[in-house]
Amino acid sequence: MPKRAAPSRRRSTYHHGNLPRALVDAALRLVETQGAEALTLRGAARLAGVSQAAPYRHFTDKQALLAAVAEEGFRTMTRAMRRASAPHAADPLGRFRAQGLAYIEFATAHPAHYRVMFGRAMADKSAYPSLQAASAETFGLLVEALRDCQKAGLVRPGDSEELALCAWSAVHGLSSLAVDGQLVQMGGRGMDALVHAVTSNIFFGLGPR
Amino acid sequence: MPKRAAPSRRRSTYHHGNLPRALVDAALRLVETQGAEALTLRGAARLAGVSQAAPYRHFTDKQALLAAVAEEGFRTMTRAMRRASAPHAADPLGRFRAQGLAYIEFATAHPAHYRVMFGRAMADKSAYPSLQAASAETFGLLVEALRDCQKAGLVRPGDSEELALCAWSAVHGLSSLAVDGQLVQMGGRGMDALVHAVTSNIFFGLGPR
DNA sequence: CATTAGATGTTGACCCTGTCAACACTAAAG
DNA sequence: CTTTAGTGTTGACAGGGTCAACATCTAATG
Repeated sequence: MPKRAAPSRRRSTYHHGNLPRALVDAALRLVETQGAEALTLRGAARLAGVSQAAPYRHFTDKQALLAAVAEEGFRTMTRAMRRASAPHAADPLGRFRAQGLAYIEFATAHPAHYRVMFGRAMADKSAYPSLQAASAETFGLLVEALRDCQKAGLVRPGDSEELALCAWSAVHGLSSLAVDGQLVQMGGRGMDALVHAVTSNIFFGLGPR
Repeated sequence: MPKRAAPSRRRSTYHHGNLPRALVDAALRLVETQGAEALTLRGAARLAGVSQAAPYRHFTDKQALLAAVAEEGFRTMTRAMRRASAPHAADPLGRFRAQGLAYIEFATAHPAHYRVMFGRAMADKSAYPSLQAASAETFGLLVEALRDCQKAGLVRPGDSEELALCAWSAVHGLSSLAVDGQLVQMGGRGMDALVHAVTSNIFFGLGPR
């Protein structure tokens, strides 16, 4: 008989076994399937098969659970960006671009999760150091890749972080617009075309020639 | 004695006079002073001096009130962009840039309002045609200015809307990052420097030369 | 001008949510 | 085996969105 095993359906033991994990999973499931607003502490508890107040033993409040979900998002995203850029080991520009594409792809594939990560609720990450670290790592990837581009003479010299921010803004802006449904005004144009336009423009700019 | 005058402090008449207007004003005040999450239908009603259920005579639900607030935001923003670009009548590039700056300035000056305008809640504008129109007008300004730049040979030829989107993404991305507090990782750099970097990059790109 | 239908505001209620205090059960340390 | 800290439960409170039933007013109709 399993004493403290995986978070199964109905708990036979009084203790859950791994409630924090189960709550984050449940929260993520709710976010992904019904949107970030649908995430409710009670709902997550329900999904995890515990009472409404149980989450408070592991998360000081709803925001703390949100932060855990956001952190997981950053880690997943970072992993995806790493995976996408791996094939371009010898090509800094290719790597940089692949990371940007992976970023946008994550956003459009997991819009609700993306919103949790970048939304207002997570504005002040100071209370969640590991979340802060995870988000910093994601941005760090971009900065690193951009620095390599500069070394190879593929990107103009200058403050790497500032230049990375320029790219990040464009990529994040497009992702946000897409995720928040602001691109209807772009008519029939497919997302792929828009992604291509924006990412290309990061390098070439709007100017002539 | 005033029968149906301006929305004054305490209503002496049974009818309010102009409750929809008063509710939008109240809602906007709540959003600006305490953030979008603090906007409550009951709170707005309280501020307007009516009962909790009164708003339902004018707005089908909370989202409809939000939509009105968002619409007002788009109109204000459009006005600001127009005002900012007016001095550059003869200089398309200056006009385009001034609009972008006004956009960012609105966002940073009214973060909560900005979030209402572009947040998830307003993703589906199809139910609010006038909101859709207001937001389309804002984007239209950018497209128009960019088209003028193209005519003057200041921006490379191509699909104007697509190119405008490139600029919009960058500007919106920076605004969103700022508004959602994601720029702490940019260290001490002042917002002005970041704005300059991003808007310049829209034209020149990251590439060398 | 009196009547009356429709618009507008109010009350009271329902259910849901975040959160807490008081209590119960369990596992591990002594 | 007992103690104790950790973990889960129950019950409650305040606040929010929303609705139905009711009250009041305005304006158009006759």
